[in-house]
Amino acid sequence: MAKLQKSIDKRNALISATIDLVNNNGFHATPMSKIAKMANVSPATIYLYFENKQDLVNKTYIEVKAKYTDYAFATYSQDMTVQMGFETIWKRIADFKLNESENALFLAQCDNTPIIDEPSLQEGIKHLQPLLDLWERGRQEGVIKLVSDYLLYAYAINPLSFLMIAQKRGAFQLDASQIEDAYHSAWSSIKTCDTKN
Amino acid sequence: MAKLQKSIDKRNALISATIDLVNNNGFHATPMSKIAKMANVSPATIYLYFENKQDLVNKTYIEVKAKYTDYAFATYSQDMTVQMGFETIWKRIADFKLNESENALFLAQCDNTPIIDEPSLQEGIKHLQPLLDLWERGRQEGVIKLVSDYLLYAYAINPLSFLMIAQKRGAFQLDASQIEDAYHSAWSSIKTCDTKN
DNA sequence: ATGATAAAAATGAACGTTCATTCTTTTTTT
DNA sequence: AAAAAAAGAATGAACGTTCATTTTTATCAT
Repeated sequence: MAKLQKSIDKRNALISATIDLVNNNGFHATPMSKIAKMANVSPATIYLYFENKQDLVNKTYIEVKAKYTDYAFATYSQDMTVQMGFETIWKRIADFKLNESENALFLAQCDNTPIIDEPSLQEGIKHLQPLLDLWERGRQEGVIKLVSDYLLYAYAINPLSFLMIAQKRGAFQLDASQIEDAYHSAWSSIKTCDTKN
Repeated sequence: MAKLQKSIDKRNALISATIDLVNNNGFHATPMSKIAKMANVSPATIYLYFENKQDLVNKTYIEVKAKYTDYAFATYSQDMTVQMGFETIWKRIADFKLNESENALFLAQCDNTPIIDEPSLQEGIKHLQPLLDLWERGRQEGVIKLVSDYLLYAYAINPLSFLMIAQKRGAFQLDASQIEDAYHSAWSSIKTCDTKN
């Protein structure tokens, strides 16, 4: 147990050093030597935990993405109404993007650049399924617009990424009432027109 | 004239090679030697046009951003109503993101990573002013919600970036009626509740 | 329990490569 | 014939990765 515990600590240190450095310097200015230094480890040690740099960043992406979706669905259950389920998930996602901003920023960077390889991107998408299932149920109930998941995500969820980045850059600050307002915009943009609320 | 003309051609070739390579390989995998090769130029020649690699990518960003805003405002005039003005600008932006997708993709990558330095980012933002002015007018007329420019941009414009990237990845395809639908979502999310339409 | 020993984990230094940039020379333009 | 532009080869630094060695941990006969 002691051995395994120690290994996991090092692995975690490497992953969070990767997130930190890629967020602040970009992937192009994040050498293995700096990652090692920040994780208090020798460069050679990285290769005991990961195959190479690409593998390190792929695995980091997958872990952060899993953390994101776990967080998003933590308070959601399938027997909620569509509207209630959406509100539950949306607000958790907002929480994550605005409070766990280091993780969220890393994901934004990966999702907008070719630094993660295609298999790992696919792996990361899988965990979003509960939201897609909820939307499908909403469409069948006539509560959610009959448009593709991509459009729904673009309107309802993606604006939060932009706001997270703006906030991180110090451009402005989201308060609770703005978040409430943002939620209503999100819901309005995906519900059918004649739905109450 | 001939000399200047030739120079501008080379400069343009370098800038479009940069866009192409950064889009497809990422900044970290875009060496000067490849940029030179794609532009049919010696590596040393790049340094006659740009100070260094950072300068090349900064200048590329600023040029593409200017092209983006020029395109966005080309058919807009200040004497339009707020709603008409917004529709005009929004649809031009949608055109740009979906048709000029190489340029749009490059901007998305720059806006979500630390590859561009702060002064160049600021320079790029300036050209968006007409849209911000329109929104300010809309707020005063009671047509646009009393929320910050960041929120308006997040709801109304940013979703197009997500859709552009999804489309580029081949995940799905936007048709004309979906764009119309997206426009109505955008307008709904920023207009005041009691505005007609 | 203890100490010898084998296995695993970790390290710092070293390797070969690639990179951004510069230098010297050649070509093109004026 | 002078000046400007462009080129290819060269340079030194930095990078990802591996190697040879040391340190730590686990095993187990006594």
